[in-house]
Amino acid sequence: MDSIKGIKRTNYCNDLSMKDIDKTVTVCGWIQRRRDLGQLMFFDLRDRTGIVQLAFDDSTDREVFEKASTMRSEYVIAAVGKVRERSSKNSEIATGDIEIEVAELRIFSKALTPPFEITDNTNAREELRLRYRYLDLRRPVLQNSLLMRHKIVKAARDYYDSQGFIEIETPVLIKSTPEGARDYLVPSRIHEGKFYALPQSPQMYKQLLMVSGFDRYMQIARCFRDEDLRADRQPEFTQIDLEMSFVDMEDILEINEGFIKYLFKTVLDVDIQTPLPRLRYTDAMERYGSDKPDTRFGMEITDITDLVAGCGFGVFTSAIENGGTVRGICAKNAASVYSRKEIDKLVEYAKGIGAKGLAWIRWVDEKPSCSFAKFMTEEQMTAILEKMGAERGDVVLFAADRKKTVLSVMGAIRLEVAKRLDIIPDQFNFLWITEFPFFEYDEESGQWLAMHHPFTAPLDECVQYLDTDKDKVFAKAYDLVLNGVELSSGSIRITDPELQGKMFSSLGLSDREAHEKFGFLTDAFKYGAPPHGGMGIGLDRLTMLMLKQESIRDCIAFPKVQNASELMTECPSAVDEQQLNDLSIAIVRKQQDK
RNA sequence: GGCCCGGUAGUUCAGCUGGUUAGAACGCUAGCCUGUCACGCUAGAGGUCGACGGUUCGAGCCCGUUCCGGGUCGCCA
Repeated sequence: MDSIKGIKRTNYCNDLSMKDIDKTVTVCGWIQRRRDLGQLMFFDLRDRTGIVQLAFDDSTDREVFEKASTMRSEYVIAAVGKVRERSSKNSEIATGDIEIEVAELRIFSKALTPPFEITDNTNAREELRLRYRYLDLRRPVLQNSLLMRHKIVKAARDYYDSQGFIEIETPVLIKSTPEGARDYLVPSRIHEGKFYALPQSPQMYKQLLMVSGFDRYMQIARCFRDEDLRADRQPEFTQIDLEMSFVDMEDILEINEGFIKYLFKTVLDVDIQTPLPRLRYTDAMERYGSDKPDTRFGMEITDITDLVAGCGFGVFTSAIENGGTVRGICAKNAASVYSRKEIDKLVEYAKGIGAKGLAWIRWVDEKPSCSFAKFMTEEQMTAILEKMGAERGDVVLFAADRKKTVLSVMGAIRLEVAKRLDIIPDQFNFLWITEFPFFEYDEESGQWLAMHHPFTAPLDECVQYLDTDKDKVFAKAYDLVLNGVELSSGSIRITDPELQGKMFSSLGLSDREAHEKFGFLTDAFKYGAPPHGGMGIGLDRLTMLMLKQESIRDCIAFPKVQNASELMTECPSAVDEQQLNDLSIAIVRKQQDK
């Protein structure tokens, strides 16, 4: 293999153009493709910027020509030669007007035939691509994803710096406070039987930084949650994490709207109108059946409980008698897509997400066909259609159950139908969700549980209800939603030790337990804590949405798959006996091997 | 943990009602080719049909178990 001695790259491939004609240049990269015409050979050379054509013909030194003829896909080379105009140009690529007449060739590395073709339109399945992620990452689309991610991170640092934020690193080995998501645990060698946890977020540390007076903090923070994966959920993920002192909710929303505006302008040259729209949690649930509604389309949920209260349809009336509700959505012009058979599929889908079923009206002929028609008078049917805003050609879908179930089912059906009908426009719809409930009633345990972490402050006017009417307490918490994806979550924090104590006890934590778990934080607040709050923006999801990708795996260099393993390195993996001994750890199998 | 989808050549897939020697395209190898750019033409190599077990005269196809990957529900304060 050749040495790099005496070779210095003068240009990236994509830099070259007609202005470089007759210049002698040196380019380095990977062989994308060879086109061998016998006494005339062309090679596409690829680097991270793009492709340039190398040409070898009868003017080429014989030795160089012979060497070139050995080159195959993905060989790593350097070529020195003169830029010349192509006799037949290729408008498909940026450098299609020129080529390099190669005078000197270095082959740094041969390459096995890759298991899949390194191109954007490769159809290799993801499993294979992840196993050879280093090859997958050679593809321009992924190179671009990571470049974009870099630009987003840079924009974040630039923007928040311009607003007086200081980037401060917080520890990755921290105390486990098992609230919310499962912690990743790291055994301590020095302290036998004790464990660190990996942070689910830098929450407590950034609050402590406020106590320390840093006033405005930000960090590109790696976070860890030991929960099951989804297309938009990885066990380790990155947040643009920030916290501010001497602010209330409005200040935080405003400064982050500024970031969104700056970010989209800088990176995508897209203008985002601010202030961003807002919706209270309760309204989001009522209208969209979701706390992260996709507002790029309508199809909002309509309540028809009062219209069907006295009807003869048992599904509706029994739900209503049990304190439930009947709500529906109207899918405009959906009848052609949603045949009876397709509606049946939708009903099955609804059952899979907790509904007992769906009632429906499909209006094709003059008279709509309806799954519960025989229980309805003509007047009732007319009233329902009118309330739903239904017209001929539409499909109307209803669920009847407890309110919580109905809303979540209709919310999911709304999304499913919109995707199927392909009515979601390609745009960026931001939305703040505010006034989250402070508590959530858990039917199983019969207890009120905190909907947020216990440092989230209640709205000032709700404090009076903390002990008496838990359902009347709302939080100074806010989520930023983009196109139906939760991008960010934040809150104003509690700084009053008395209120904090109340919070812990209202969550069923004794003073002693609270002190054991969070004493370092509550102690800190006793030494003078500024009012503060903050949020964390999911960088992976943000990148995914800005790139219009389907999965965050496409904008993470080395992602994990659904079972939380990494296919390339095959981690997690067993460790040897000595390592376990050092940590005083024994593996106890949950199930005996058969 | 539940449910749904997938696994056949290096890759992406086809493979009928269970029936002869499992096919195609791309890729790969070799030969020919001086303007290609998804070069072309010719020839060739390449298979544990994810694995194990069962049904059957006979299994890529049917049944069971299991492994791997994806989606989703639970979960994710």
